[in-house]
Amino acid sequence: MRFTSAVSSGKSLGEQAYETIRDAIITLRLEPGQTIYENELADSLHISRTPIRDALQLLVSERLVDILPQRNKQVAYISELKVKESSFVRLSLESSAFRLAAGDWRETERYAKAEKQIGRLLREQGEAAEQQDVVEFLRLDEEFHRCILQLAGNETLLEVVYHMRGHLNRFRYLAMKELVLTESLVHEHEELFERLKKRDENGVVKLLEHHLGKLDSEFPRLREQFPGYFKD
Amino acid sequence: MRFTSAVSSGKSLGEQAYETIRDAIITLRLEPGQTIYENELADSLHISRTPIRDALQLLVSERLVDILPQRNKQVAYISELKVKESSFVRLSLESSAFRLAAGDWRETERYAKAEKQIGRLLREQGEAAEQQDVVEFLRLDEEFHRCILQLAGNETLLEVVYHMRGHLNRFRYLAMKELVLTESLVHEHEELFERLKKRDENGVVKLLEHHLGKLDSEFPRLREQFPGYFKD
DNA sequence: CTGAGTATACGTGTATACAAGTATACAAGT
DNA sequence: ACTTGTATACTTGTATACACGTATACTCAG
Repeated sequence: MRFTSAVSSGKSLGEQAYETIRDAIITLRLEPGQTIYENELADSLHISRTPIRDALQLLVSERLVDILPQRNKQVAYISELKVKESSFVRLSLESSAFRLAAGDWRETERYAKAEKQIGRLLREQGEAAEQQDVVEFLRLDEEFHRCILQLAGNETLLEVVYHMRGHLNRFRYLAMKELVLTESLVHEHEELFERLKKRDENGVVKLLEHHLGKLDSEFPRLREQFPGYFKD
Repeated sequence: MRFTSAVSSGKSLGEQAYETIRDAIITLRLEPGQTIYENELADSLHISRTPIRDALQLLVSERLVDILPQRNKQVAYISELKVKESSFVRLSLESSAFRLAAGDWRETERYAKAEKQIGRLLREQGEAAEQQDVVEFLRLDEEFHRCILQLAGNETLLEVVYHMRGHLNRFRYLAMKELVLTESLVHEHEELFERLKKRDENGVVKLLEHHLGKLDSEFPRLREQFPGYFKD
């Protein structure tokens, strides 16, 4: 397995390795169940085992990597339970965040900035859907939700949701592997933002539930199509 | 700083170190702002730097340890913002968990077991309060909430809440350092459990808000009393 | 006496070396 | 042929050695 070497920056090698490996797992370039050899990764990324181990430990704590003690590690199988649990946590937190934000952010400068950015994101997402660019679409989706959450101004919450999204997005990547992108997803985002602006809490929560819950129906199909990727 | 060496078990040295250090931070035996030297910890625990670094990295990811790149690490200052953010996340998740559990667990065996355990915990907590045993009280508090959450059966959620509780409990330890334990806290738990049994969702959420929100009022007093512990 | 500049000490970040445990393959006995 | 025991290979877990970067203290010039 070959990776494009990460860019040099202020980050430590361990951090870079973390991001690289995590991305590879979520985009399924490292397949669920595949065994991971620290030496192999170290060679691929042209660094030693130490930062690799640093990265892997973080991924273990996120449950994206499983550990067979004294034997080896493997990228975690996709677990329907884990995906649903993550989805539940995320739904709970995003809903709460909306309720929290519903109060007083309408006039702030932060809001003005966010509104502009969200408009841009929605447009770009439309283009990505048109071109069936799954990777870009999911990246923009990520950014959209992130942007919305930032309005609530709770960094801790944001971080937790980020972790939950790891498991969810991996599943979505799998779903998107053979699912065509529709404009409807973009429209859901647009409507979400509309209701948010109108402070329609219940509407927002309901939409979120629908938006995030749609995945559930995909499990049987994907289980059948990628039997080796699932476990539980 | 001296630690009692962790018990031998199936856990790796890194895991043991993690638990030991985390506990020391939360119980304030390692003070907020105190700089951490990997060598020092390694000597204290009679192991090498490697497992220490493993443990510290996890604590960094929990924001219980801050990192000054290429300089040193320090146990994170108590941040009012962080505590409140964690509190918010926890409240959101516990509330959702109650709503989730409100459905169909009343008849399950799991529930029967939990009810017995909760009864025991409430009793023991009463005794701990009587004897002003802060450490034991908080441990039982932890177990109480954990037990309640397990009824919802969402491991992922449980884990997130566990992390949030790290920051909250540290603050509570500080508060308890000179606050007398009252029976009222135990009564709050009892009432919480009563309303849970009655499926009084709104009542549960309201009680939780009160139960978890009480900390807010403590900030000014503690800030004044332990100025060196706070930062933000 | 003060401030800039250099040298030194110290701690982390990274690499490598070593130890310990598990699985596999091979051999020997039944 | 099959089972059981032993040896070997391989990977992780841990320890140690090295490199890099920051801070501090000292020196020397003004």
